Amino acid sequence: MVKIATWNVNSIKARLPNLLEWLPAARPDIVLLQELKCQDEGFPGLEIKAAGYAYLTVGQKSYNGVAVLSTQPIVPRLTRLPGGEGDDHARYLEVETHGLVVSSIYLPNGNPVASDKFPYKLAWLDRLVAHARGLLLEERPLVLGGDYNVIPTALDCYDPQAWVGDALFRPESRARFRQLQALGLTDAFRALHPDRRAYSFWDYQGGAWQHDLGIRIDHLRLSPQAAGRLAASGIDRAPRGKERASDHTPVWCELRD
DNA sequence: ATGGTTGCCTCGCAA
Repeated sequence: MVKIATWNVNSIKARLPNLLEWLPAARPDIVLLQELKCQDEGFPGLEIKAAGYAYLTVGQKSYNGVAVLSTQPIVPRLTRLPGGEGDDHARYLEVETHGLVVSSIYLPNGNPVASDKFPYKLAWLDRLVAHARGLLLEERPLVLGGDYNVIPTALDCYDPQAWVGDALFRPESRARFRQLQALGLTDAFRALHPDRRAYSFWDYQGGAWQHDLGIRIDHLRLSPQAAGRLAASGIDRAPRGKERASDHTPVWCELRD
């Protein structure tokens, strides 16, 4: 069995104690991290290695930044999502490890909708759909995981009315997200829990965590070759309740050997 | 109710 988790840590430096506490408790084989908020040289590699993980990072000063941790060696494939001329954001890392093709994705937030950030998000989603189409042709077990910054349906949101008009819930964002499903990429959480209301993000503001006012925006999408091996999936709420927590919590799945 | 909170490493921006 191989356990894969994705976690937007909202600064790897601020979250290192939480991460080092969570790794031996959750025992994931592969971890996809987002929002490192540091350059590669600032990544706490010694501590991660001491915890038993190889790692690859795509860092950026102050913003964005993604990484893959693995208990087995990691072979890099891509450090940028193809198709974005001049897009220098650190939002995509594609590797091979544990016999899987795995990507750590930090999709643009897209707010405010009236700014150029929203078309950037939609273009990024279009690029992801196009790239996924090519990846699926490899007919290999594949996991596209990360912070998609998309609320797929009303079930994934404490109050859909509160999110109408937001870039995370706009029809344009959700339509593009659904194209991944249509291509044959399975949502690892929703596939096994079709009716469950569960969230992966709670805003720092307004006591959102205390009132469970969350949204599900962190997703693991599986190719047919990976989905056929899906044994379990879930969302680990415990890290969100810790001191100095990220506003996101880990989402995970297990694939049979 | 344009508030509220967190992180970065500049005195605002992104989320």
